[in-house]
Amino acid sequence: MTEKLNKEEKVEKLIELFSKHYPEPGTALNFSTPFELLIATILSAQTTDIQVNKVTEDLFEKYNTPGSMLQLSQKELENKINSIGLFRNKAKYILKTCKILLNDFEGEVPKTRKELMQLSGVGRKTANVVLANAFFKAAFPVDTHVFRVSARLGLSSGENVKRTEEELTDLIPKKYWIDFHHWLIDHGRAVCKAQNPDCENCFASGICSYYNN
DNA sequence: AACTCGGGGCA
DNA sequence: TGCCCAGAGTT
Repeated sequence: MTEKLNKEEKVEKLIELFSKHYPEPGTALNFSTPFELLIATILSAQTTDIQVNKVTEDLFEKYNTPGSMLQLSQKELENKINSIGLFRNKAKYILKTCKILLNDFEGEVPKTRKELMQLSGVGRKTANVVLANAFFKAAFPVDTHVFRVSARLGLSSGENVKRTEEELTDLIPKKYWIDFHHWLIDHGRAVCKAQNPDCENCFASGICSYYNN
């Protein structure tokens, strides 16, 4: 039975299955510099990359550095991003982060998780997105869907976020990180839901630890 | 550990 | 129309 696949074989099989069923993995954040990715990722909490891209396309035209972003008052920034949720908090986080970048990091986005997490609105998941996608470091971003779905599939232990992050960082070929992240999210929302997962209609049930236990 | 922010997605 | 949330900060 396919259930006896080891984790590496499971990942291979999943990439095959995901590619087939989700041929277009969720839209990724648009960015052209580490700073833009940092801001876009802060904005992406509790919303979709598509919504973020709608906002940043215009925003980054003029405001793509900490210094230029700080030309905006909090109210002005709020008005530019108010089509996405939590916009007041996010405007506050972004302006505070820009000040910290100028004061403590010479206006550059830091390249370590510890430093990134000193910024406002930047937790472990956001820090990892920046580390992985702007600086090509080994740090798989783990959000709630990734945590739950990868644990159910048997790719991670499900102990905690930090452990899951280490497990997926080692397990998933880096080439597939962005796609795999979106696949797990898409699958987590559509099928492998937190409550009442739709296992009967899941194409991965044959190799899923949760389903086979 | 629980509460808060919020427009979008989805039933 | 109502419920839940593609996190992080605060209390």
